[in-house]
Amino acid sequence: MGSPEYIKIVEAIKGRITSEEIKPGDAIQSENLLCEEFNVSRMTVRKGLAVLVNEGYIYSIPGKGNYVCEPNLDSYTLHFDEMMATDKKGEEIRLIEVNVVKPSYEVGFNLEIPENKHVIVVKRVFLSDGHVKAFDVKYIPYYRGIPIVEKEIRYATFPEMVAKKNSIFAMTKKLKIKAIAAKDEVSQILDVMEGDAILVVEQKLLDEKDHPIGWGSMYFAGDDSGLEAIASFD
Amino acid sequence: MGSPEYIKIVEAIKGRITSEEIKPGDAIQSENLLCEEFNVSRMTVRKGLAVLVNEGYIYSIPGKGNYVCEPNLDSYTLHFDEMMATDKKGEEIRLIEVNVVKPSYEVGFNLEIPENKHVIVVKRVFLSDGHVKAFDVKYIPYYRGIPIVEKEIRYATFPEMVAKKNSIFAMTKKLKIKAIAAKDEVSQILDVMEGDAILVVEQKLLDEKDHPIGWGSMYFAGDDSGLEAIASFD
DNA sequence: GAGTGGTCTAGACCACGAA
DNA sequence: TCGTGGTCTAGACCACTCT
Repeated sequence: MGSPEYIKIVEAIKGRITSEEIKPGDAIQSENLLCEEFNVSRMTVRKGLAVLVNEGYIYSIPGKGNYVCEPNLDSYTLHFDEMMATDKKGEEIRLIEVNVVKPSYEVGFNLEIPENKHVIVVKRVFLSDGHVKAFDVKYIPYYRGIPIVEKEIRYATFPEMVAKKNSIFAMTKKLKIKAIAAKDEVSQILDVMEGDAILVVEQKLLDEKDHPIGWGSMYFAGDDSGLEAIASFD
Repeated sequence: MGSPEYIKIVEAIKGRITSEEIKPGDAIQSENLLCEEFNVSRMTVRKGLAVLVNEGYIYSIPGKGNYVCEPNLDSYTLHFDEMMATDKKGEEIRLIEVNVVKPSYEVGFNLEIPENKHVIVVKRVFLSDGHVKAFDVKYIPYYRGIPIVEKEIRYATFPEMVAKKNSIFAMTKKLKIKAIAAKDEVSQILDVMEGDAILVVEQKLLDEKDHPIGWGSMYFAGDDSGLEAIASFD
């Protein structure tokens, strides 16, 4: 095998873990012993162990040793992005409202702003072959001088909408996923019966000080729309 | 500051990225220049860069340089686990069925097994102060000799149920999240009206060869139940 | 050929845990 | 006190890219 030494070490130890030769909570050999076993320097052993730490297989306690992790049974990676709803052909986004308004109680609460501070509201619908698939509503605190370029907003993801004011790198994002019964504006715009099951993805963006800089929801109609997530370590 | 040199390097470069001094796609100084700038050896610089690679800030191209990543706008970490539904007091899990049955078409399709091969079905309800909050149904291919210990199964997460046969470390897990209208068994067991909105988390477990080793769904009643996810890099 | 990142070595010193 | 992991150095050689 032409793979680097540290990769061989990673694979050897992974094998011992997945084959349950060593179990969660067990210590693995000390780094010096691994040096002897694989005939490499300590830095090479440590590089291999670093990979295993990153991938969630082991953790280390200074002064004691390296230990096999309890597997994370509950961690998943979810990809969500407003533009996911427009992958295929025959799909279209319509901007149905861009406005500066006073916040409702709910919006003010979630953006942590007083009632008299205005917010930008952006409402969009996502169509597939003429049928409404999703309805998206987003609120952003309004600052004087923000340019609202409709063309840019139409195809923007939520983080991109607020990126003018805040670096995308310094932003925290949170999702809440719920099922609700359609009513009022949501049922009208999605063109479904009141009471129909709707998947809601509520999104909140926070700046580096954990202050909200955006809040809103996307509503999906129909049993066929859904989200997918894949297990991940760490 | 008493922090290690490589952490100082990490923070310095992170600062240049979040302040947009260097932008996605830009190259950062070569490792040798960073050695001079921070007065450290190349291994120390590389250790810092490795951290930035792991955290999704930069990537490197051998023979060329290190570059700032386009930020991942759509990646979230979701924590899901059947036992999440039982955090608080006054909550209870009831095992309502454990059986060996022939698979329905849907179950056989998802587990990729023939009709004549049996499956174990596990049905549980999650109660909060006497009210049904969630209904969980899981299917596992049946192999002769599998012991079914009701006490263990009652409080087990799905990966734990199949862990007897397959190492938890060698398992892939996938989720699909949907909203459906309650009907039949789901509406009866959750004690809601037919047509009420239900959040469904469908789970599939795969072995190292991508063969299904478990499939099932958990149904959540009520607008208040939902899932949360937090943005993550990588 | 000069510069880049990727791998690796053989040492060193430190803070920490256990006996 | 001894072994452990955490940090760091000053070299080295390689494969690669660019000019």
